[in-house]
Amino acid sequence: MNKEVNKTYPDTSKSLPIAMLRAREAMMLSFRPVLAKHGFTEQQWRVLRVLGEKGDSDAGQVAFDACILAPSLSRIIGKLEKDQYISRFVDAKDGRRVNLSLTSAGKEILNKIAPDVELIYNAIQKRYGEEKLSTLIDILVEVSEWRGR
Amino acid sequence: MNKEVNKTYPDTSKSLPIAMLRAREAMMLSFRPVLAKHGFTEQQWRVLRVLGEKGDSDAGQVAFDACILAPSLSRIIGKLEKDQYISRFVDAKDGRRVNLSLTSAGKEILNKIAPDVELIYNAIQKRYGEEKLSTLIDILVEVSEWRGR
DNA sequence: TGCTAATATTTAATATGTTAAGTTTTATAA
DNA sequence: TTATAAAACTTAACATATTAAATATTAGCA
Repeated sequence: MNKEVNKTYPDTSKSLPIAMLRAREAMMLSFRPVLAKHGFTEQQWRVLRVLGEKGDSDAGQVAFDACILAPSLSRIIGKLEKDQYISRFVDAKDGRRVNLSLTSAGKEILNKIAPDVELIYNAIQKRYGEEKLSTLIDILVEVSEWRGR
Repeated sequence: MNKEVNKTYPDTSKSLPIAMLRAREAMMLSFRPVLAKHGFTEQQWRVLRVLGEKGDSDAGQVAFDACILAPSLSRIIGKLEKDQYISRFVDAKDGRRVNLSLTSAGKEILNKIAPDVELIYNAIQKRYGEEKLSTLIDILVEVSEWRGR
């Protein structure tokens, strides 16, 4: 009952942002329960993973790597620090910077959860094929460089 | 100072969920200011667009189309209704369902903003090429069907 | 050196995401 | 028909997203 309008606006099924949201959501439906079982949110997990992968980093770097905005990261690391998974200390050479580091408890939980996460990755890869997924990631990385008109 | 750990966990740069997040974020950095200029958030805009595209729909359908969870949608339509961009009424045949409809003010604002959004889409398409982007969307749609493990 | 701009992070305020629980209405089966 | 389950929303509670403003520190330059 609005047929004229249908042609007037872009078809959301062709909207890149929505398509990425949908695809991401489909995957997270598998990942989230695994993380939740251990009491972590998706974002908290990203922070732990990034620190495990890159080692000690300042907050800005972690924010970039985990794709989390600074204000969100501030709260997240506040909680992770309270729960003793990471430690936070001001940089000696630059008092503005805050360095983050996994505690041994942080490394332990990372080791404990990572295999479960891997299982899901592997299932996805088996389902869609390594080639298709790496094509996907390649294009995504390219598009990530978009910096506006 | 954590080199051993570096090889132990998957490289986040190869993580599909993070790659999608990054790519999406790169685009939204262009889109958001346009929407903000008119006082809309990304999600509010998705609701308006979906209603413009599909015409009157019940809340569940809009939630699916706009990729927004029901509890979030409840709040969003509450605000859009208060601001008179949509109207909400209980379905006559099924008292559980809530039907949503764009008001004339909603249609107007949609017509006003859509061209600005289109400009950005076009710039992205020009930059990366239609073919690459449609490949991207195709794979994303495929992955969106993941319901697995 | 001293002033001002730029950085890195945090705080604040509002909006949305996520899960669980609550409400109302409809569908089903004994 | 009626008790019960299922469906569609809404509410609640806590976590994150987004933008703007505040803090603290460093960098640059007159």
